[in-house]
Amino acid sequence: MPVSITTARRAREFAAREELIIREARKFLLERGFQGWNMDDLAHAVEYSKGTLYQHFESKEDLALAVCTGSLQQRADLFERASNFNGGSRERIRAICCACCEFATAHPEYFHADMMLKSASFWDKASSERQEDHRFQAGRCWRTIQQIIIEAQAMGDLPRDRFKPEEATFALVSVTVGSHIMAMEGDMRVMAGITDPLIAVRRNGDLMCDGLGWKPLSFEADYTETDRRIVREVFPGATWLKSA
Amino acid sequence: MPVSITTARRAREFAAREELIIREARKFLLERGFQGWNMDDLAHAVEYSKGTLYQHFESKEDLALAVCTGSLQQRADLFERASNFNGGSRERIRAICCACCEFATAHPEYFHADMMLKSASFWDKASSERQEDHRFQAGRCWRTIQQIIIEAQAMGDLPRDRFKPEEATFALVSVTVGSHIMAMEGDMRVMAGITDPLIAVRRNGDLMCDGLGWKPLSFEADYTETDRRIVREVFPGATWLKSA
DNA sequence: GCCATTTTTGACCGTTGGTCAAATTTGTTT
DNA sequence: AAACAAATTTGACCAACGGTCAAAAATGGC
Repeated sequence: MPVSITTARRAREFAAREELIIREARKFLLERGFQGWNMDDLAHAVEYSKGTLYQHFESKEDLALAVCTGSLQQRADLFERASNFNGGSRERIRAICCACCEFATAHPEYFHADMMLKSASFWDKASSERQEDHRFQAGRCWRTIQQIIIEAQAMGDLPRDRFKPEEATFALVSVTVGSHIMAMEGDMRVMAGITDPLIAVRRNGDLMCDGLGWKPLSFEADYTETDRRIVREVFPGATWLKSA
Repeated sequence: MPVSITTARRAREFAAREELIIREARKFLLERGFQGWNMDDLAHAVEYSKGTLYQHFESKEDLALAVCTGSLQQRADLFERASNFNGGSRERIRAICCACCEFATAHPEYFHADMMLKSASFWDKASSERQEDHRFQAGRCWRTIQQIIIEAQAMGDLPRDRFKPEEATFALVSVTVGSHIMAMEGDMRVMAGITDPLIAVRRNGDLMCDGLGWKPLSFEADYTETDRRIVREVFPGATWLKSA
């Protein structure tokens, strides 16, 4: 069969099926963890044969990476939306912290899976295309924060002489990721006496911003109203903003 | 054979062999990741049969958890040593950050493995005794930081009215863990333009302490000399303190 | 040297990630 | 509509590996 008008339709169907597989695999990964399901189960669930799965993904790890990258893309999307919040630089970075809450709600186990994939034996089994995709989405998250920081420094909300923008970005990324991981850990919540893990995530972001000297400092201002605005304008339907 | 004088010796030999297995498994885990080796390889490496391995560990995951808990115990040991550093509260918390550097040097891949183990399908395959061990060591790390914070608040180095001690502990734990993870990630280092990841780990700890309002603030003091003292008195032979 | 008990062993089993030749479907030509 | 060729799908099959357990070996008391 030579190139024909059906080619485009075929490509569309192929892409749709790939979506379906990823969607179903995400459910499995979430509910049962990487070891808790096998490719035969998944083939049955999506109603295709195992061989067909392997036309899309070169290994189980490759598929898991695709699932993770999908989540990471959503994270980047949330970050970019948050970044467009109409407010001061400190309010915009607060919106990023809210995006982290939104993400943690939708993908509580994301970092567990991500860390697993990045350990040597997993990462190497994924295709280089999907590795590249993952790097790209990680880059989007990074740049969104970096941009806000550069603008904050330009506006004078954030000191310029104490650190380079990359250092501040690195600090914020570290604390947001670390907080997500810690907040989702049952034992940690018990020790920390945390009732609402997502409040703690935003709190940690605040503290780091304070440490960077990002004006106005959190204990000099009240962000309750800002939070309500962020939810209303950027994340309507969010469930993580407790108390009216 | 009734209870005899050989019992104690047997127990000692058993424990020694368990150490050997864990030591060898740690090498494998570090070099090849969880999927990169099998129980037959390991049996060969320790010069015992596979059946003998399963007298010590009820599954491969159980063994991996034992390896991780061993690392975590070392982390707790480092924390406790750091906590005894002879200095002000802020210097002692700096010593904890140095302990994190020491730990990151000795166990660069620790959190990758730890996250993997905590995902459902892995954790459930480990014995409850080893799960308990892991929780215990995590608790030691937590309490060490918590204690310094309580003392800092008592001494007036750290505000009492802005947060509860657990909140501060949670913030510091989050940032140290997050920084370790981020600092060990190749792509992240490239984006952040980080030449020495461990300097960034300490820097992030500093920024969080500043955010908590922990006196004396990092940009009001120079901790270069403190670092040198910490290395000399607590971590002799440390390789992560660059520049004289 | 013999026996009872404990300990060690590795052949064996079931599961599962991954492959590929055969079967099926699709689309074009006559 | 029949025949044909290209593309796609399939699931039986294979090898690798985690885990088991009956048999073998080692131990220690008599």
